Amino acid sequence: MKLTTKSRYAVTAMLDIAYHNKGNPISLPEIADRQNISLSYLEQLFSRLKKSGLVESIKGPGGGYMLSKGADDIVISEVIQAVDEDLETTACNGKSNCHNNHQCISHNLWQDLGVEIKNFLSDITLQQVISKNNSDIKEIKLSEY
Amino acid sequence: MKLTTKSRYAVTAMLDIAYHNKGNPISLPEIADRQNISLSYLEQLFSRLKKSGLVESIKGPGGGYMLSKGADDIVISEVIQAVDEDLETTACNGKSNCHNNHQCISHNLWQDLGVEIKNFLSDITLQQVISKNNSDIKEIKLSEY
DNA sequence: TAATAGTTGACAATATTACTAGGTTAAATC
DNA sequence: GATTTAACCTAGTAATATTGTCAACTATTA
Repeated sequence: MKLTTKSRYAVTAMLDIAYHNKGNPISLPEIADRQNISLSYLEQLFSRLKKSGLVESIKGPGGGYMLSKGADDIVISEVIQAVDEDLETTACNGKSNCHNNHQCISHNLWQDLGVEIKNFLSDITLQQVISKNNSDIKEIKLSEY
Repeated sequence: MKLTTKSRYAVTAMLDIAYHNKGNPISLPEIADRQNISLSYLEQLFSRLKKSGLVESIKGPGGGYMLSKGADDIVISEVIQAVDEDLETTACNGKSNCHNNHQCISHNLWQDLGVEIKNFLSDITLQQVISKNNSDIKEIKLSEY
């Protein structure tokens, strides 16, 4: 799992929608303004988010984007995966003929690391992040670590 | 903590040295060949690794790079930090005036995530990765998760 | 001492990715 | 129906990542 500003923008935007959602769609210009992200960039990100089925769109005035599932049903990892293709986790590309090959000693580390990060991010829903002072996340952290 | 291919290259190269080290320095062309990383790029990465004090270099024939500490004394996170500057973890840049501001709801998530990843990577040494079939890492994983 | 194998550093060149700008289309309101 | 608002699409530019080249400089070896 690759972690860049792109991932963060996508998550931030999704959080913004979840946070401000009151049944009505949220427009990208709104998000762009609130979160200080370029509108064009947001459009590209949301193109992917839509393709991945995470959001639905309504055109025209009053339109915008809505989460296609509940905020407690969308985890951070799927948002990131929607906009950022996976990082090749190993030099060998994860090929199975790489077992115990000294040319690919980092295979396991990156594999494991990827799994760890993904696990961490798969345990956190948009709703949990939004919940005041993030007590939910703190709980996760304390119990898991 | 930003995670990109660059980070992986650096870690992979360090692991290669640790793995092949028998008291003698390891040359970059060797690593480039074994790990399929461009020599030029390796040179740039090792320039940083040296500046950070993680490796020492020996010039001339038979020269190359050596770890400046034991492989069990170098953790993955410091390798990554040496080559990759930190990712801004939040849109607000972590400024303290951002508390409970709805414009920066993702603040805590990214902060926490960064800490988690760093913790994970700070618990793993080069030596642990190299140890056959990574039993050490598995142990860490099981106990922590 | 000459030749060689290696590091080191400075650039330039290319490739890939991040980000921006502008136009087109769809729906709503006036 | 004209205007507005917003999604959508197609580029372009800017920034990084990656590779390539060349010229010192250093130690080894013959």
